[in-house]
Amino acid sequence: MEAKEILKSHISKTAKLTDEQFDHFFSHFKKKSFHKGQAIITEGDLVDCEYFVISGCLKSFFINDDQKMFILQFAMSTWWASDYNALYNHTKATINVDCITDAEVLCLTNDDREKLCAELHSVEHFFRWRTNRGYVAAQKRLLSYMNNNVKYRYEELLKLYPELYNIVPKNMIAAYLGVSRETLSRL
Amino acid sequence: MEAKEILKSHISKTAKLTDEQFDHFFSHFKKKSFHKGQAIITEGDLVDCEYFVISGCLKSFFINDDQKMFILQFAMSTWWASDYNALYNHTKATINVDCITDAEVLCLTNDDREKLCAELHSVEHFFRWRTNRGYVAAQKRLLSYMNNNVKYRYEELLKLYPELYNIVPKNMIAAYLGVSRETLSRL
DNA sequence: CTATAAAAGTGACCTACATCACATAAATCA
DNA sequence: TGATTTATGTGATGTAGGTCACTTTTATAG
Repeated sequence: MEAKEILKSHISKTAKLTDEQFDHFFSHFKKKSFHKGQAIITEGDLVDCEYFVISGCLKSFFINDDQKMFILQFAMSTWWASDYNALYNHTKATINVDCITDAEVLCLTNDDREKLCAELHSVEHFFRWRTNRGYVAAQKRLLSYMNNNVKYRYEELLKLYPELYNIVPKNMIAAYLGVSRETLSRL
Repeated sequence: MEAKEILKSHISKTAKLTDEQFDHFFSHFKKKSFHKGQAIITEGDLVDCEYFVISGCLKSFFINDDQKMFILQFAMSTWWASDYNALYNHTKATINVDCITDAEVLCLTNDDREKLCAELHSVEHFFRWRTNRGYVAAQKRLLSYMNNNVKYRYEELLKLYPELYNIVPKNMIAAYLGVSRETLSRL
């Protein structure tokens, strides 16, 4: 399936768009390909796009003063990623996004998203729904972090996204769980 | 300022509504008053409303198997609260909402919100924007939780919401920070 | 196919925070 | 206003997970 089909199938689950409307919507996305390890957003950048993943796997992450990495999100096919704080508030990136594997993405600028949301009520509906899901997921993750130990959270993650086990190195899983790689290695 | 004014001022920061549109919007809200300690949503309930706080302070929280409380959110004037997972997915509440002080709220049902979003593009825009902000805040909180120790998070919280210090007992602040009240007491 | 780097495992020791137990102070209620 | 919760403080002790140091295994590049 190619990029256009993947996006169409993704959005049609939430918003009803005619073919013409979808074509208009799609025309604002720009396809880009990246290699494993390549940076998409680097701390300090001005962020003007969000990224819809077609293939491969991205991560969004924060690096603290001690150079320790914390992963906010893995993004596989049909997931969206960006530094949303920077994107929404037109500030410089504090979050990085890069490629865990070779990846293809569709880029959408903030301005184009806002333009499309204003033009098409269905598009606004789609983006509201998308963030609603993200918000609920973020709250669940926070609760799980406060309530459960590392072992439980690790098992929960692999149950939810078994594909990560093969694709993502353990030090990154550890950085997602907020634990040292040594502790994760000891299960 | 009364309820209608507070809501109007709140929404007008994000969405342009004519007076007629706002009146229509407002007509779907139902005002309710609660006393300190009173429950608004209890685990197991079917959740059909979200709550816009006019006055007072609510908390949304989770109780784990060991009866330990974790606070997801405090909600003061112009904040919204509910069990959004249950509300959006029509499932039973796993999150509780109750009153830290006497409180006045405006209730909006999920069905009415969806109806209003479909009727008025500006309303859909408002709710998209609201969740965007919530999502970014939730990610920041998760990052802070993973990256910073209790003392730092406590100071950060009080810097952001100094009013909580007087209104909210320390055991609840501790439950928000995900730390024992004893540890918080020792600063 | 070898050289280099990145990922992963493991022991020894450290520390932030938890838990339990009890004391004190401040609300709330009857 | 006195009685009973509810909130807060503090000591003693336990533990999950962190850090550092080193080894082994698996990728990647030249």
